[in-house]
Amino acid sequence: MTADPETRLRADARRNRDQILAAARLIFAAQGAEVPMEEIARSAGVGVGTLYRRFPDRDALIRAVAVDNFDRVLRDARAAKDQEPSDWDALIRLLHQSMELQLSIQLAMVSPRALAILRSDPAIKALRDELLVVLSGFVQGAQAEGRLREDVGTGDVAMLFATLLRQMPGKGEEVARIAMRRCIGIMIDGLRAGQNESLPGRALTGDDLDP
Amino acid sequence: MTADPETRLRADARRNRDQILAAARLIFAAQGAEVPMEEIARSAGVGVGTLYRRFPDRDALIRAVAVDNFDRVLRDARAAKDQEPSDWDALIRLLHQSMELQLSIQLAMVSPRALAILRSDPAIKALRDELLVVLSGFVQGAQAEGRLREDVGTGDVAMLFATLLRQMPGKGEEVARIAMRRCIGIMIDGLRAGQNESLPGRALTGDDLDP
DNA sequence: ACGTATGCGGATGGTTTCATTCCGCTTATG
DNA sequence: CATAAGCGGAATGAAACCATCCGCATACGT
Repeated sequence: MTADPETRLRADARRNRDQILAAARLIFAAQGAEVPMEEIARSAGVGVGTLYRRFPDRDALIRAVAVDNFDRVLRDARAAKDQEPSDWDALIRLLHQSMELQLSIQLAMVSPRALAILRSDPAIKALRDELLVVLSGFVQGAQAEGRLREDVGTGDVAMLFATLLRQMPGKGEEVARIAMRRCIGIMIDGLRAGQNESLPGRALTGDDLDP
Repeated sequence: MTADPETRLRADARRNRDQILAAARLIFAAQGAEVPMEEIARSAGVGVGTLYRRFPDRDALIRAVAVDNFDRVLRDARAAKDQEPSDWDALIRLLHQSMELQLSIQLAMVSPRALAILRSDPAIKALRDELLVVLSGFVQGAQAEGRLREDVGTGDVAMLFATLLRQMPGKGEEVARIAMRRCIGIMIDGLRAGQNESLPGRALTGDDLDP
């Protein structure tokens, strides 16, 4: 173990570093990992110089964000497993952590650059795999409980959320087409009248689409 | 009415023009309207010169694609209305025309540039509004039939599909947050065990996510 | 309180990516 | 076969971005 090299920063430097990471998390989640460095710096309230001093290039920043994010999600997932009464509830709870999950998905499934980094970094890859195992546990558990429909797999759930967030690049063309159809099918089932939870907020009308 | 100015093109020119439009439809649907002009030209099998001769700039191309697409979708919607036995069925059928719908959504809700054009062009705006009316008819009709859950509106359905395709830019921040929550709720209901249609293809696993 | 190592901001240079134009060559058409 | 119409793609210029550098500011040990 390398003693973490960020401990010996001057107080203000540490603060800035944290702000940069927080800003990057927000921006990456919302817009993907290809955002101009200057925008991240501005949003963090620092100059680009500061950003580059702490993270030598974009890849380093992405790596840092990715580790942080996967770690959080994994922690959340385990907390859900412990605290919720069933796998179905744990899954639902996890799916509602939208912001973290959205960031994970951007990094792991949408941004080509981030994807390349994840692949090349064994530590991150390990985190990702670990997460996938936990997720699979939820899916199979919830199915065993009779609460999750039998005809979906872990990939469906992930794809559903990924597709919800963006059309994925590449992804074998064939799988993407199939995945798309399945997502639409699931969503249509979600639209059916019947035993549903009530939705938050009010029904959106056509006018809500305008501006 | 100006007699359509594209009729008097030389045969090969007309062919090229059609290829350009077809290529642009595909690319815009998949990647949004901000794709390099050269990529569109290449994909259409022509030089950039040819592209620019037929469409003076990107905006002109977007306009042409938009008119064509809205027109198709509107036609599809009316055909569905006529041929399907219920509003619910018509809605489902429409939602399954993914490619056309995806293009509509890219143009009308995702790409900022396309959006600006739609706004500024009364003819296109009219088409869009017309489409929204038909869609609203489906939604309300399907609810009257007791097949579509009561707590969603036309905006929900549109948002659902838009969100399925991409995270929307701008959109009032507040509406976007709410819309997101509602979409997730609907999708979770779509995941519930119970009375569902069977999905096409096989269940996707975690491994399908890899490549 | 002071000296200095550490950190800061943002102007700047160099590169890449695009949109659009232009022109010599090709081809459909009458 | 003459020629108007069309074609491709190199060339041009503008814009967006990454990454560096340096004069100034600030935290921290003594």
